[in-house]
Amino acid sequence: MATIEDVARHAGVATSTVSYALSGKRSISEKTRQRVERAVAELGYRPHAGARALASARTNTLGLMLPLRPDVDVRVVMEFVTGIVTRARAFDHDVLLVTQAEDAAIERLASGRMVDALILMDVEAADPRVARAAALGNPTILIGLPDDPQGLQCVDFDFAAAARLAVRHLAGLGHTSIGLVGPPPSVVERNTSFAGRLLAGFHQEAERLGVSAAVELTPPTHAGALGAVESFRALDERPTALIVHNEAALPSVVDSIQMHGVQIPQDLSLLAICPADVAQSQSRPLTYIDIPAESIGAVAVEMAMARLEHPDAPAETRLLRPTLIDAASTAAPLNP
Amino acid sequence: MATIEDVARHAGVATSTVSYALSGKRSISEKTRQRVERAVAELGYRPHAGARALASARTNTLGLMLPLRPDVDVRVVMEFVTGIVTRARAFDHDVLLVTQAEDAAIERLASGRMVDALILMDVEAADPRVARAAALGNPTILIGLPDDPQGLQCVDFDFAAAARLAVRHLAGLGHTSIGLVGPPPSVVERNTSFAGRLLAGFHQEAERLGVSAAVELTPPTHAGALGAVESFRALDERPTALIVHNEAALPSVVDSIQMHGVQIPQDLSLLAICPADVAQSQSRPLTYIDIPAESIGAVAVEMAMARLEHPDAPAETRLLRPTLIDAASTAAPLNP
DNA sequence: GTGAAAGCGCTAACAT
DNA sequence: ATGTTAGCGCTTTCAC
Repeated sequence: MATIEDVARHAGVATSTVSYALSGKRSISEKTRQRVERAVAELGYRPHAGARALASARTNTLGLMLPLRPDVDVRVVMEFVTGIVTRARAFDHDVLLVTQAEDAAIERLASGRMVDALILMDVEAADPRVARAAALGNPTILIGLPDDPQGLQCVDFDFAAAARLAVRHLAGLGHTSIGLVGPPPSVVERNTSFAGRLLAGFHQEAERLGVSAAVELTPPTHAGALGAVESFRALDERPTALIVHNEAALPSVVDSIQMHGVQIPQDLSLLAICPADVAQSQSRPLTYIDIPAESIGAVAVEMAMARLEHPDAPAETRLLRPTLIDAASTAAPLNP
Repeated sequence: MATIEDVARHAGVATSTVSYALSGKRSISEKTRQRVERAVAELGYRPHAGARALASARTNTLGLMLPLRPDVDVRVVMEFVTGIVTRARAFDHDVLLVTQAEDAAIERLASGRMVDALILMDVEAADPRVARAAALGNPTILIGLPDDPQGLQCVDFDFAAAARLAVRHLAGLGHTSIGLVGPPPSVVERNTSFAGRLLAGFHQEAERLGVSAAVELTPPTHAGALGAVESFRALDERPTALIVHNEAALPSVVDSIQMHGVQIPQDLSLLAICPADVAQSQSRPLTYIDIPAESIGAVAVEMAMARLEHPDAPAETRLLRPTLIDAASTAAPLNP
C-alpha cells in the first residue's frame, strides 16, 4: 500500500505538498497538482483513515445509533437510514452503525474517537442516551424530540401538526366522529417521543373543532388491525373517518374494512400518516400525510455537519411540516 | 481526553505496560494490572481508535456493503444486518455501513484501511464487486453465491435445497401440481444469486418427482400477488399447492386466496419460504421453511474473523440447510 | 516482569 | 508556492 511519502517521492515534491494538493487547504500551482494527481493515480494511493484521524482529529465517520426494537417498523427505519447514509456520503462521510441502545456504545464511539458526530434514532421522551450524549464532546443530533430539548440538536417530523392537519382535513369534510388507529401500545408505553406528540395533536385539534375522537393503540399484526377496526365499529358514536398511523397495520385495516363491505370513501374515509411509498404500496390509493423519513435523515446529517463547522452555534430543533396528498380515500360522510 | 501516557503516569508505569495490561499480550503482575485498571477507570481512558489502527494495522471495524435495491425486502435485509452487527460486537468489532453498490466504496473502505474485513450482501450471480473485492488484501465474505465461487468465502441459505424440500413435502402429501409464487421479476432479471438457485431447485425436484410445476414471478405489491393467484387459478392444471417465496407478496396471497372462498389447507396447500418471524406475523399460521437470516449474518462474521486469524486457510462456502416448520397450512389434496 | 524508544502515515504549523 | 518537521496516540520490538 502506497503511503503519502511514496506519492511525494514519485511526484518529486514534499509530503506536505501532496497533503495540501489533495485537501486543497492551500494553493498549489496547476503543474504540481497535476503531477501529484498522476502519482496518486499511478500508485493507487489512498490515505490511511487511521493516520488521518490521528493527525487531524477528524474521522470522516458518523455514528448512527439505531436501537432495533421489535415494535418499530423496519421499512420506515430503513428510509431514515437511507437518507442518512446518502447525505453523509455527500459530505464525504461514512456511517458506523450501532444497534444496541446501551450507553456504552455511545462512549465507545465518542471517546474512542471513532466518529465525528453522533445521530441517535428512535429517541424516547426521557431517553437516558440523551444525557450521556450531551455530556460528550461530540456533536449529537437526535431524531425525535425528548421532553426537554433545551440545548439539544433535534430533528423530527411534526407529528402533532400532522395529527392536527389530519383532523382538520376530515372535520372540514364534515366528519364529526373520527377514529385513530394508533401506534402499537408498546411504542406508547415506552414513551416514544413521536407517539405522544401525535396523540396530543389528535386530541387537541378534535377538541378545538368539536369532533369526537377515539383512539385504538394497535399491535402491528393482522389480528391487531382487525381488533382496532372492530372496536371502532362497536362504538356508539361510530367514526365515519379513520386516521391510520401504523405502517404495519395499514394493509390489514384496509382489507378488513373492505371485507365488511364498507366502501372507501363513501361509507368510511381513510387517511394514512406514513411515508409516501408505504401509502402508495397499499391495495388501493390512499389519501395520506407524508412522513418524509429520508429527508429527516438528510437533515440530521446536515445539522451534524453544520455543528462540526460551527461548534458554538446555538442549538436548534427542526420539525418538518406535514403535507397532505389527496388520493380520494376521504370524502364527506353520508348524511344519516 | 486521557491518553495512554496519562494512564501510565497516573499508574506509575511505562506506556507499554499499560498497553500490555490492556491487551493481555504479555504477562503482567497482578499488582501492576490492578494499578493500571484503576488508573484507566479514574481517568475514563479510552484508546484512540485511529491511533490504534495506525500502530496495529487493525481497525476492529467490519465493512458491510448493502445495496439498497428497491426490490429487496427490507425486513429480511434487516435480519441479516442484525445478525451481523450482533455477532460483530461479540468479536469487539463495529460495523461500517455502505449502501451504494459502487466499486469505489469497496476501495475506499479497504485501501483506506477503514475496515479489517468486508461483508458483501445481495451478491448477484455475476457481481462486479466480487472481482474487485477478491483483488483486495482484505478478507471478504459474500452473502450469496456467485456463479463461480472458486476461491471465495461465501455463505448463504441453501435455496435450492429449500425449494427441493418444499416440493418434496407437497409431493409427499399427494400433490401433483404445484405453483411457485416467486420473487419479483426484477430480482430474477438482475441475476440475484438466490433466485436462480431457488427456481432451479424447484424445477429439478418437480421433474424428479414427476409433478407439474408452474412459476409466477411476482412483484412485491398487492396487485402483483393477486395477479399471481389469478394466473394459477386460470391454469388448465390448476395447482393444489402453492409455495410462496416472496415476503412482500405473502400477506396478499393469503388474503386473496381466502377472498376466493378457498380453504387452506383443505382446498389449497400453502407453504412459505421466508424468515420465521415473517411467517409468524401472517394472518393465519403458515407452514414454512425458515430462511435463517440472522444466523447467516452471524456466520458471515465468524468467517470473516476466522479469516483474520488464518489468512491462508482454504476458502470455503457454507450453505445453511433448510428446515420445515409445519403449521398445518399444507395437507393432502382433495380427491377430485 | 517492566521500560525505553522506534515507528505507523498523516496533518499542520513553521520555515523559506 | 513549496519544503521541513514536530507531533497525533498507540503497538511492538528490543533491552534489561
